[in-house]
Amino acid sequence: MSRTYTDELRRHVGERVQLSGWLHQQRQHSRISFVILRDRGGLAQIVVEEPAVVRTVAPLLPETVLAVEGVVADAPQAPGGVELHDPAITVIAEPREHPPIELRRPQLKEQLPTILDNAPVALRHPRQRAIFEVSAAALAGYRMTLDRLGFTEIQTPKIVGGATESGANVFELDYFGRRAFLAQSPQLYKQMLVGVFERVYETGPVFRAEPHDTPRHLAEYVSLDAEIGFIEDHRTVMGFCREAVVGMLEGVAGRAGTALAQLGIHLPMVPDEIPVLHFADALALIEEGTGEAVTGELDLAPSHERWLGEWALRTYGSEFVFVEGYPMDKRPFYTHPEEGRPEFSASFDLLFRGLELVTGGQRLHRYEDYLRALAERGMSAAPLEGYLQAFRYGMPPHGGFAIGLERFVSRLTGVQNIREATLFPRDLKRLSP
RNA sequence: GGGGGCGUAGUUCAGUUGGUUAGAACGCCGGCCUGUCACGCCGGAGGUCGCGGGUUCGAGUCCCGUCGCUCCCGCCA
Repeated sequence: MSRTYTDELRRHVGERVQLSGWLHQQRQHSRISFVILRDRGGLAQIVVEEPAVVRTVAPLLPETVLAVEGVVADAPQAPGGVELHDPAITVIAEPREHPPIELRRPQLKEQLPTILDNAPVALRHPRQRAIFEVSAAALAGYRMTLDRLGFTEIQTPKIVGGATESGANVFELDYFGRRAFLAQSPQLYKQMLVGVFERVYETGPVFRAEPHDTPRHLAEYVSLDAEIGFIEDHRTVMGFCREAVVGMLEGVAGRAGTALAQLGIHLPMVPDEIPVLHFADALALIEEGTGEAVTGELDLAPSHERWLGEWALRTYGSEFVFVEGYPMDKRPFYTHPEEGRPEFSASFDLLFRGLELVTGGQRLHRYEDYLRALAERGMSAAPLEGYLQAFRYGMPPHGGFAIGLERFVSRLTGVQNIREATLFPRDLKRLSP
């Protein structure tokens, strides 16, 4: 008999089927027991009345792996309206001991450190799993959208010979006796590959040795990168960025409906025109709105990003807001200045519900501009020779962006800490599991 | 890296101005219960109060150190 999944039972009422999964919970009475089985489709109730079967099931520990054959019955009083009757139960694998997490609860009561310490088991909880089904669906939506827009998916090295951008905040490692680093971004490679494919994207891990201990930082996270050639300016890039975010939300809506219901969350609308605010205007607005003196700041503080998020929702009904034109100071060397106002950059951030979700912008594309930018920053061109070769041999105006996947999922699912949207988070302290 | 808060049973927490054998809920073990759905009822086991030092007749409680967790800030996606 072929396997049926718990979410398909509705279509098999009256038939004899075989389910396989984990013993999620059992509620025992003297002459009737309810066994809840969990598989990748969800949960199903199995009614056990035969004394011999009751005796088999009673001593089983939670998370015992079972195969159950039984008849699907319409049962209004059962959770989900269907249940399995007259079951024959086979034990496939027995756990050694009770799991350290109470998976049968509608919501885990355990604190985050306990959940993370016991991740292989804790992730089995339907709500925990749902978060990562949302994540997978968002990633699929991202790929689907950029594929449709003519992008080529690339895979660039995560072990690199030079500290790519700032030089700080990189993990150093021993590469056959030579110094090497974990890539903090595919930035330089994706730009080089614009010279090959025009439009490229990459989904993969990036590594940041930043000693941040906050609910929105990880030492390793998934960066959804894209880079586009033959653009007008950074506004072209913002258009693609919007498309990508819309695609991610469509992916979630289309592929993670059950997970959304499980989590009880609503998807945000992306306006046709996401509100855009220039950095200088944003500061003025913040100063006017909060009374804080922020003129001359080079970046937005987290509290100011939250304020801008509320402002955009209030003013435009949008949960997204672009901030463009961040000051050139402190921006990386490849940043393109704003046309006519060189103290500002042709760059942008996308804030989603008050959190920085995306950074992007137009890059320099002329070889001479790179030499000048590096010289102005006192950086040597030699370690960047491979990168600069792309520009020596002709590159179109281009730009791109990077979306933090875990941040997107955190904001979407409403979890408080980004670690809750990461299967096995890597932070200042945590290296396992 | 700077600042605040918290470490008590397997888990989540309570514990009065320092005072006798440190409590609850869930989980666990034993028993009862024909429909549960956070099932219910009865009984039981389970704690070097993070660790080290100090003050005191007496410390879970006060002080110092240390380790861990957590939030805010810096910074970032």
